[in-house]
Amino acid sequence: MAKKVENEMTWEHTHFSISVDILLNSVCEHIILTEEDKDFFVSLLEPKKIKRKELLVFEGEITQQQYYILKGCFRAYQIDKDGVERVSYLAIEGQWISGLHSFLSQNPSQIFVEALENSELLGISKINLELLYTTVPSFEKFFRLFYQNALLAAMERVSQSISLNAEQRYLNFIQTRPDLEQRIPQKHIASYLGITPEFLSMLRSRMVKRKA
Amino acid sequence: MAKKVENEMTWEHTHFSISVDILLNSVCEHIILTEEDKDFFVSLLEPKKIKRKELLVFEGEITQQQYYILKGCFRAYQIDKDGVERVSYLAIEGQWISGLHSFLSQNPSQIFVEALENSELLGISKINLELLYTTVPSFEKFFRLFYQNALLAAMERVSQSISLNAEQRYLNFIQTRPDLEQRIPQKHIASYLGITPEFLSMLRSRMVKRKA
DNA sequence: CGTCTATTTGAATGTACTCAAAAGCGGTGG
DNA sequence: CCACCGCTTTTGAGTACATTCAAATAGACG
Repeated sequence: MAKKVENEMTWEHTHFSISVDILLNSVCEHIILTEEDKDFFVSLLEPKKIKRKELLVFEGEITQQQYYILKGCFRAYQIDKDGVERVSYLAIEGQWISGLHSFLSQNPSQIFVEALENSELLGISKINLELLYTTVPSFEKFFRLFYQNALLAAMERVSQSISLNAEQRYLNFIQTRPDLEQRIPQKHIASYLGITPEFLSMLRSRMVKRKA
Repeated sequence: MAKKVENEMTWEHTHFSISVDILLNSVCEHIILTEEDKDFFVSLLEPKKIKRKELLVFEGEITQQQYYILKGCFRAYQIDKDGVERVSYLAIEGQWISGLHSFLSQNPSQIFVEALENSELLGISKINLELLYTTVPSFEKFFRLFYQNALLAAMERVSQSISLNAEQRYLNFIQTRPDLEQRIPQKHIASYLGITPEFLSMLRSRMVKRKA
């Protein structure tokens, strides 16, 4: 209960343009919850705002929360031994973001997560998530389904990164994520696709010329 | 109960060199089960033997079962528009294999799964798996954890396929899966790594020369 | 308006692929 | 037990794909 009061405080002090109902609706598409379950779930969530270019997850630190994105846009990336940034994941509102490996294992993160726009999030800590699993077991099912779908998406991406060349991967990207194409710098898209920004620029101009 | 008797029949007629206990032990590392739960779980499993070069999952057909590998070795692959085989997954005993996308969505499979050795499996159908989830809810947790770990592994593979070149991917492969290296044809490893068998052969000889 | 960052362009280089042919290897039948 | 067949692996030459580095141009933001 102390927890709940603390969060109600937090809610009062954070003026969100979009409400927690978005998340509740997305959860209730997959599992059935009583009003009590919903209230308990909401009491475990911590709202958070973050500005463009700020970091949500830091390399070397243990990731404390998993976040649902209410509004905004993020990139997860690592810095390889040559100092080059490698974008591994891009997420927008309606998706979850976290340093998943660190969050689950409670080891220091290998990755950074950066806000690409001013954003609004709902976070849940590992302890509260465990509490949620035991208190409302339906959430085991919710996250089982969540990880199941995330795995299928990741497997699809593996198979595309192996079987498609850069141009085909880019075409696939703008088809499947037209939203992101407009919204984030090309260099991040290039990195996400595993190519240099120069080469992506060349591909784009080649594609325009072919159409003309 | 009819189901259970039917499976006991199946068990009697299948002479396995390795018992179902292997699977039970691996499950009980993550969740606590009563003897009753265990018996029920085992009653849902269907043993299966398959010979080298035979197909476990066919493209175009709906994948009916998810399999735990007791013994043997498998590859999952698709055939792209140019008729080239692309290996997306390699699995050995202790791992699960299936046409996961087809199994979960009950749509026709895009992939084949082929036995690379004479193998022994324990299969569970989608219906029985759903029944298991509702009858023994701990299995929601078991598979939540299962998919969680599978997702981490898939994400790791994505990030490696983007950030490492062919030689680094091969080195990583022989380090993390030394078992497979010895056991399966090089051309499948090449395909799994996203390179041609000729190029893998060249990499190997170059690596030997550098050491000498 | 000026500064900083992102994007474009081009030349030279490196990485991986294709195609063809030879060599190795395992199983099968005589 | 050897010879042959089919499949896998190796080798090499020529080509395509993608990177690096450098410099010019365009855009965004204070």
